Amino acid sequence: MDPTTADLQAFCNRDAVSVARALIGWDLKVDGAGGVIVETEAYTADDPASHSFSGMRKSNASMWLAPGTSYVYRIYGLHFCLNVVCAHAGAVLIRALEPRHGVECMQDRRGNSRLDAIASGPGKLCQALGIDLRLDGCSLSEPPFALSPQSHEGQRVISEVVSSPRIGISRNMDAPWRFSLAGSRYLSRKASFSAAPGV
DNA sequence: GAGGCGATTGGCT
DNA sequence: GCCAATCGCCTCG
Repeated sequence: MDPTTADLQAFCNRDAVSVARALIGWDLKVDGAGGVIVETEAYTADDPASHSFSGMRKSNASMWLAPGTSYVYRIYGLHFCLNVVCAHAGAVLIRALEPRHGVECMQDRRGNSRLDAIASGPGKLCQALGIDLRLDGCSLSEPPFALSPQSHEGQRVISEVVSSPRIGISRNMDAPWRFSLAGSRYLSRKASFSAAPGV
């Protein structure tokens, strides 16, 4: 069962670090294509690496919308990244998915890339799911988005969520706010260490 | 108004 | 491992 908008808003209305850890194992779809979230990163408003750190701009205004809203931005002029808005202008970057739904469609968009490379990185993930700036500032609990905890499916052992430093940033580089599903083949990179404070 | 750079990716050495 | 692609926005003058 998919959470209502109110449910999702309540779930996301916490600090981004908690939400980033909790989203591992959730199912994300855009127009029916998607899969299980296996890698996230947290960005809080008092974090120098966060886009919200230096205040609201036209391009990051979605970070101040309701928790559970999408924040999509363009990076390096050519790729897009998808975030989930959390409390207090925090956000969770969705970095990698394990493909489950609409795999052929995602492969088409990605140029028939290998299964474990369809969405193994924030830019690849957006390309595979057809996400661009038109989907900035939308509710993640309403079409075309669908975001829900993976119900049953039997075996999804919440085996191990591990944390490590975030990737690609130049400020606050030590904060271990990248979360990933231990041992997944679908990550953008292997976790560099397995310590997961608070997990 | 010019210059620099980024929460990335893919191709080449 | 190194580097180009590509562009909106920030910083400085």
